[in-house]
Amino acid sequence: MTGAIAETTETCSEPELLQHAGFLLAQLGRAVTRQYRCALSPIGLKPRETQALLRLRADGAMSQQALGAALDIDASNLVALLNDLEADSLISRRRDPEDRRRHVVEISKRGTKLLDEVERAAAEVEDRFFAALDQDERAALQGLLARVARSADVPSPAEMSGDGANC
Amino acid sequence: MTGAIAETTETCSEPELLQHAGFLLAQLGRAVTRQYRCALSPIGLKPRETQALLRLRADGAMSQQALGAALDIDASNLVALLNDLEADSLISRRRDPEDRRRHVVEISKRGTKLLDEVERAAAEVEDRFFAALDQDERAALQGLLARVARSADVPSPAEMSGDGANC
DNA sequence: TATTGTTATACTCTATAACTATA
DNA sequence: TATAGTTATAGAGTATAACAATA
Repeated sequence: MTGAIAETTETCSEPELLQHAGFLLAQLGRAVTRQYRCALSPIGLKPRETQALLRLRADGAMSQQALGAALDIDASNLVALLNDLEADSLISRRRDPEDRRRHVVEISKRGTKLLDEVERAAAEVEDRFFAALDQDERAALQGLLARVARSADVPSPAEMSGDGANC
Repeated sequence: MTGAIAETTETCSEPELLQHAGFLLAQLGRAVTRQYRCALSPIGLKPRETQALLRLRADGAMSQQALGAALDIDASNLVALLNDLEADSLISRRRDPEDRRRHVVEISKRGTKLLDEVERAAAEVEDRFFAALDQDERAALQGLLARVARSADVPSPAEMSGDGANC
């Protein structure tokens, strides 16, 4: 805390550090998604499709349920998304022999290859979007966000069942 | 490829620090927006409406154009949003006598009072959402995000006009 | 009966273009 | 002519419930 933040009231202090961190997060998330959509459209991918491919490459084959949980996308919405990716031969779906209800989703060679192109486009977007931060600061930001993500994607098993407040 | 994924690409290093910071940002932004929507619905506000009120309280009266730029929302979409807020007497619109094309938007007393309730609900959401971070880390995250926001909401005056790539 | 994937549907959010009134 | 606000519309994202196949 050098010269930045002096007074520390409940939430905000400076007029510049505008508002709630959550609203800031929401706003920037929308903004960067828009940038991604623009940069990825020549490749033929949407942001969510790209996220799905990246996840499948990173973590390997998994069920649709697991993929949906990882991407924080509802299982019903995942179906159409994977249909499109499968139609372009970027992923494959096959029945899990151990539990025939499950579809094992896997990224294809074509999908993996396409991700090289994606990496370049995404890196350009991010270099522009995070231009205000140096390399260390970006790493710090990513680390903080990753920790939030890891704690948040446990969507409280108690709250999901039906305790009191739903949503 | 046993279990841990040992290969290290350009950006990430740890297997845990999964992917691009931008995609992480996009995903968390969606997640926190969902939480806000749930927490604010009993109050009768949507996340974007809440953001508009918070901004108007923080920065005072301004034109719709200025508000739209601050919220990163298109002027055409702002109209219906403000119509709803005005119907509930949470904001007021009046012509700017100096330039009668402009509407000066201002938060009302009722709107300001409602924000007290909002603050409590939002604080609860954020305490839960950022539970993995301590107070200093939250401040650091907010500071980093605020800097990105300040640099990003200058949406490149050259790119907007019509250089080459639009979007 | 519970779970996985699927389908259908409605609702919100976003993006775009055309219109008006003012400048 | 250019700008501020408005309107209308199409598209993308999201949430919900109901269903079939399998456990």
